[in-house]
Amino acid sequence: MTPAKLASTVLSAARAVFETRGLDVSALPATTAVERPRSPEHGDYASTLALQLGKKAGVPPRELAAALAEELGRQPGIKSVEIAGPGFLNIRLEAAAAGLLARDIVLAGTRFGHTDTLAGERINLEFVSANPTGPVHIGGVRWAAVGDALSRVLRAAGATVGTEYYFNDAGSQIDRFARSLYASAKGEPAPEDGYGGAYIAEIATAVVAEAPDVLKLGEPEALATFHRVGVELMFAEIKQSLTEFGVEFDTYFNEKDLHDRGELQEALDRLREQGHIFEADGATWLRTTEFGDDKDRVLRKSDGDWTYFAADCAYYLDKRKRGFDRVVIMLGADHHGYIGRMKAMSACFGDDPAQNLEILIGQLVNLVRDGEPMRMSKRAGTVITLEDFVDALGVDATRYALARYSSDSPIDIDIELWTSASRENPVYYVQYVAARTFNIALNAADSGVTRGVPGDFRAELLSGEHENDLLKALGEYPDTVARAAQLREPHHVARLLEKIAGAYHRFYDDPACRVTPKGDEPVTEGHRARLWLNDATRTVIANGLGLLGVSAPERM
RNA sequence: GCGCUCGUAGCUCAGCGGAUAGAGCAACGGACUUCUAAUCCGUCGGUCGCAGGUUCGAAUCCUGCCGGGCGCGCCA
Repeated sequence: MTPAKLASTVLSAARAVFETRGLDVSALPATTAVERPRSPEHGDYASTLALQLGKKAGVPPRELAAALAEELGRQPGIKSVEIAGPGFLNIRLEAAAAGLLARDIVLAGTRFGHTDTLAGERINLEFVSANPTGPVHIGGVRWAAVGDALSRVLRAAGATVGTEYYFNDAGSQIDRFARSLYASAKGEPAPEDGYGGAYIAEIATAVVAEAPDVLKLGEPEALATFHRVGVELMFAEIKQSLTEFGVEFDTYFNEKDLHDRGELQEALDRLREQGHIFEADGATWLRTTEFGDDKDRVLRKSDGDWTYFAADCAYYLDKRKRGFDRVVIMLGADHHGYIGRMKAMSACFGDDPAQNLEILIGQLVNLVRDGEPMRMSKRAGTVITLEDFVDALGVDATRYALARYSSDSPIDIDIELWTSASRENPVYYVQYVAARTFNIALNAADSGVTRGVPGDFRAELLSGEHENDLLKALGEYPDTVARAAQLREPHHVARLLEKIAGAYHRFYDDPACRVTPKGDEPVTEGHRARLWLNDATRTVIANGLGLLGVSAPERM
């Protein structure tokens, strides 16, 4: 029995109690959840439903709990229900009901953990979005890991997700980039406001290789070539390093297209229709203060140019027109000042900012070596890049390290720790479970231990303490994925995997939990039942690591 | 000044309004003739920044204060 099934059993029991007693059924929530109590004395699962409903129903919680306990106790698979404290229901399952989870997981395979909690939601997820003026730097790396994991988690929860990378290959940043390339190709030092770093020389050389006559051109033509080819090469490189990192986007969206298609004007017109546009000092403004922003924002400057914010408005509108009802944007902490104007802008379009626009802020990341944050990259000079990260830790450890923390806490990633092969390195701890489960399955096959057909699975044999703990941890997986999706916090998945890993390692170390017989001992039904549990663990660990974009190795 | 955000064990961090707040590290002490010891077990460790409020119940929600980080342009 999964926690989800138990929860719905609790809810229908509550409905039955309400009906028999003639209570108002509308007081019942649409869904409820059971929780895993910390203390084993409180049963396998606990429900607080009676506490929540006592007041609404006008019945003392303990009395309601008693009625619920009686009703629940009659349900199949439930061994006992106790009332504790002010009205907690402490539920114990029959060993067989708990153990069946192992079989359910194995049979569900890669689908285990998928739910329909976000079914019908169309979510646009924008992250990284670095302009092609240099390699992806450290802030983008965090979002590459977290954003990609989130997209997978959202999909597992049943949402339709479009991932998106927004960039701009025009404007002064890119001009500086082009001028830096040009200077480098001519053997001159970088312009004062230009970009430094070894990568500029590399790209400049590559541009010259692709367009050998570029230095013979006049300056405007040469700059145009460096601009065009340089952006192309830089962007190809960004995409490649992201691909190597396991991250690909459904859409790479160029801001230029918004301009070319007249979408800024369209957005402005739309906002004007909504009555939020005004003219002042020769500029065109959006009255964002009407929806809580600090100050009104200029869309079109007095010189006739559009502002960056105007493009933001057009881009938002574009996403909405493409059918996304939730626009999620992941930004670095240095951009959190944008939240107010973005939310207000959404409201100016007539949307509900609480529903249609979510802005997630990620705090800073440091890559730490010998206790000191690394500040300089070998290649980029000024900042640490995605490649630096992967060179230092490898893809798996980088992704895991970034995805296991809440995005709103600043983190230090210690190179020594994340490359160590030990308990203190969470990614090794979890991956080691994958390797152990695989190895055990091999050994089982060698010793003639097989799962057999599902109908022969003896779930009640998985009743030891370590087997129980492992089953319960595995049972939390679907809810955890759903919650991670709901909260946009993939780190919950990583934390559960670590908990499962701990439970598995304890199971493994328990001499009573052997999957293969020792020495000449005969194969028993217990070995076979534990092989189901072993394989169920492997399934969940592999699925969970998959959501984080981390491999589940067969051997370490 | 205004806004956002964080404050939980010595350190790094989990923690869905629920019961006696948890992990890892560090410190100390144990377990390999054993399916991989990259593992496991034990001990030590708390004013959940402070003060109010809401609630049957608050680390969690609200308000104020203190402390850290960040942001506040007709820049991109």
